[in-house]
Amino acid sequence: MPRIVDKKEKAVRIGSAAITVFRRLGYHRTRMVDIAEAAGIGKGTLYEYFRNKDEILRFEFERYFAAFQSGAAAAGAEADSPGNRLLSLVHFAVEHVTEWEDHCAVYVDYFGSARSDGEAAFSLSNIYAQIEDVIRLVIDEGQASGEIDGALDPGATAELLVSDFEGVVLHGVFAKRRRKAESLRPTALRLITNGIFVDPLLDGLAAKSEDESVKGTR
Amino acid sequence: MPRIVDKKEKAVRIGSAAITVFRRLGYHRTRMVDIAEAAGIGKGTLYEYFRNKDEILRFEFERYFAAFQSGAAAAGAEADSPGNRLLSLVHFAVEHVTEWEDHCAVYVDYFGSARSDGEAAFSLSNIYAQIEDVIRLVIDEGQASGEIDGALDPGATAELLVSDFEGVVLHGVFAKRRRKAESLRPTALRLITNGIFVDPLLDGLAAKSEDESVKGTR
Amino acid sequence: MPRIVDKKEKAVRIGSAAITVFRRLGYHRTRMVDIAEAAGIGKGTLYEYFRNKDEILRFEFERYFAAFQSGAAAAGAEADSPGNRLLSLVHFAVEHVTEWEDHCAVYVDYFGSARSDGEAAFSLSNIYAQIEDVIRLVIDEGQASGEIDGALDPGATAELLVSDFEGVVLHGVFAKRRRKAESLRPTALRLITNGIFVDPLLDGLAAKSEDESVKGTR
Amino acid sequence: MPRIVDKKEKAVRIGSAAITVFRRLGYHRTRMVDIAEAAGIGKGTLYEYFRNKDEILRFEFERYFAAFQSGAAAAGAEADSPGNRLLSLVHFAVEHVTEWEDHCAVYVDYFGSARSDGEAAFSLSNIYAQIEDVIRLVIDEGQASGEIDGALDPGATAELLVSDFEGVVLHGVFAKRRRKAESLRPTALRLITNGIFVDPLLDGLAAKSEDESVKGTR
DNA sequence: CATGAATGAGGATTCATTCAT
DNA sequence: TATGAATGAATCCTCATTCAT
Repeated sequence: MPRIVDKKEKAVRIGSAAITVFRRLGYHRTRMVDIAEAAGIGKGTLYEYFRNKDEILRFEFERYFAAFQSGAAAAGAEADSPGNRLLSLVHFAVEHVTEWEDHCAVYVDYFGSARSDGEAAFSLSNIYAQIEDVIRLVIDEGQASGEIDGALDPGATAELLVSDFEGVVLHGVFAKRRRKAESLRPTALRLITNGIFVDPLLDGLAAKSEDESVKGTR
Repeated sequence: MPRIVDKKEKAVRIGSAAITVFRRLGYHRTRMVDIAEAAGIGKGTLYEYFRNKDEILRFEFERYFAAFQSGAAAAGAEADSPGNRLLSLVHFAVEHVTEWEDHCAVYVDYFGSARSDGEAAFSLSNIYAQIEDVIRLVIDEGQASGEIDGALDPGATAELLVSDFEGVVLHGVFAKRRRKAESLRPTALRLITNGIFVDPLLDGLAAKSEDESVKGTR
Repeated sequence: MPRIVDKKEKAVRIGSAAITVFRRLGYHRTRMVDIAEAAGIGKGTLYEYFRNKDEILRFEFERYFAAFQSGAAAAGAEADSPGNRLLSLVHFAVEHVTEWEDHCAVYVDYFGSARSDGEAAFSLSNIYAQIEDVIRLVIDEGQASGEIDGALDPGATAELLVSDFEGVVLHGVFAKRRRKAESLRPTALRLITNGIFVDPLLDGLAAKSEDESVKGTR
Repeated sequence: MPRIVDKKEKAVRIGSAAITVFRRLGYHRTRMVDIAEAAGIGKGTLYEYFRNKDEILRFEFERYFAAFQSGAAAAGAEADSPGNRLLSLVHFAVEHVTEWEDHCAVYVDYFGSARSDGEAAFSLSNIYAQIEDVIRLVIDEGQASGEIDGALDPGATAELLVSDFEGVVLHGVFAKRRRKAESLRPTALRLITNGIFVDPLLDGLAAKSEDESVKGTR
């Protein structure tokens, strides 16, 4: 009888190694040998566990996504008010992204360009859409309970929050961030809760922006 | 003499065509033939105008960056107060990104993975660092003039604003955006200026978050 | 303007070279480099003319088949009686096979094992079926005119004639033939026309064979 | 001692399974795993019984050949006259081929392309040469006894008979035969014994054919 | 003995780049 | 200057064979 191997466990080990290399070299520039070497196995062995390069990424994406889903559910469940739920979700997101940082960077690389096979379940679109839907519900509730500014459009706000979050994540990928992510947190929270300006000069500003945009659109 | 002009003009034509294809297929999946076809020229002719594939992108990036710089300068100049300068810059950024949408998407793809040749001038890091510096100065001025919340860390706020902006841009790349970018603007402004919550419950929340994060860090 | 090349003509040159190599090494053992070298071109150039190895063989098979069809049509047309038409076709077949000897050998190799993609037009089955149909018609006519033994089953006879012919061809592939193909011709004709035995002891023999076969089937 | 018997018996079981797969997929397209699966054993176990893929085929070929030789000897022995011996051999050949059909098909595939290692004992050439020699002797005797047309060249006739036989066999491989092999037998015998034409118009036809061939050779 | 996990040699194919015309 | 024919380096993937258990 040959050596017994936990196939799933080894696939995870290979997948993790692959993500590390993807992060360093970029998905396209990574050769199968690079992955094999990083995983400490032979080139051919890779194919015992994955059909091809894409399959490796897909496998890891599923692990990442599953972890996100269960984590988000837990985060949502433990809060006692809509406002706190929102903050709790933001917290979880930050932690998740910190823990899976290499993954996030790799997905930017991978999903950055249009995929030919628009497989719905396998894309960042999908994950972001889900998050947005959750956030939007929380905002709805927060507005009903009076915690959240009723003047905000819930859908747009949800999209913006997710986008913002995404931006913070990606910023770490593109721009070598100068500050620790943690050190951004207080400022982030104050921005989200209070806004940037001391006085709500909003109406005037908004009006100005409308004029501009009219001009801008030609 | 007129030859030179022609050369430059044709290079731009080829470069634009290339960006379009990059956007559609992704940088790595795009073949030189694809670019040649899109530009309506022969494969060999490409090499009369560019040394190689990378060079094409580099050329376009420079055009993109130059447009950004001059535009940002103009936007900054026309405002009368720090607060308005900030909003004016945000406005310009949104318009620029709208106009150069394909470019932005392509750069996500291209710079998404670490470049081996860390050529400083040729990266999103660079452009973002510059923007951050400008924003930071404006915030400093705004806090001095009392328009902007003095409790905010200027550096962190600048980084967050740029990140947020980046997020909105990229969100359009990854997640098929469900809303028009324009329709997001009023909400975005209100969020930036007022924050999400009705009452500044900040301190309690921030405290909570600190506790959490302590727990979270283990 | 680059060198102008007659694509079709060069494809034929490459195809011919390929057939030569296939004959020598066998289809499966032949590497693309072998073909390229035989054709005096670079490995990559092959792919300017053919999508893959299979495509090369397919291309040559079509040339071979087309030549066969037009030749057979001409051979059939020039004869004045069914009997002569039969002999004329046999003649043509022998000549064709002599001229395209390498091709024949290669097709035995290639079609010898079941093809997964049962593409009708691309198989020896197809060509043999066509020949059989032609032969069968000639035999029908020959029996009607009294030239050919009316006791023979036309379909079976056609199949046997084609099989026999095929056998002679293949014999040259498997068994290094000891005799020149030409030297076989008189004997072949005498066999076809007269049979092997002096007296038509047929009935007795046939009877015996029936008994045997009954025994044989158990 | 009993071990040895087991070994041989299991090798036969594996070999048979291999032939079945070879027939279905072709020798080259068949992977060792395919054989192992078909034999219901592990991949590694194959190598306990055979050194490599080639060895499996070689082993089966030897079984096939041995069966042919002993069968042919028996068939030749039981006949009472040269003519009957000839027919008896033909009978045996047909039965043998029917029984070993998969083998025959596989050998066409395998020997179809020239083998690099011209190992004499391991080729269809060899087996066919032996058969031809036997047939030739029988024809010699048949001509001496007056049963067989003395005008036929014994060597050429033997080669043609073997070729014909081969053709009938192979026809079943290449062209999906439309008729049962059994149903061909009466026609085959009549053709061999009587020829195709009613009248022995041989001389005229042969003459014509000579002319043609002269023309044909240029 | 039996097995299947591991492996790397080998081969098909792609594509950026060169260069003759 | 413009072109596309030619090319081989580079890479993915397959599969016969080995070998630890």
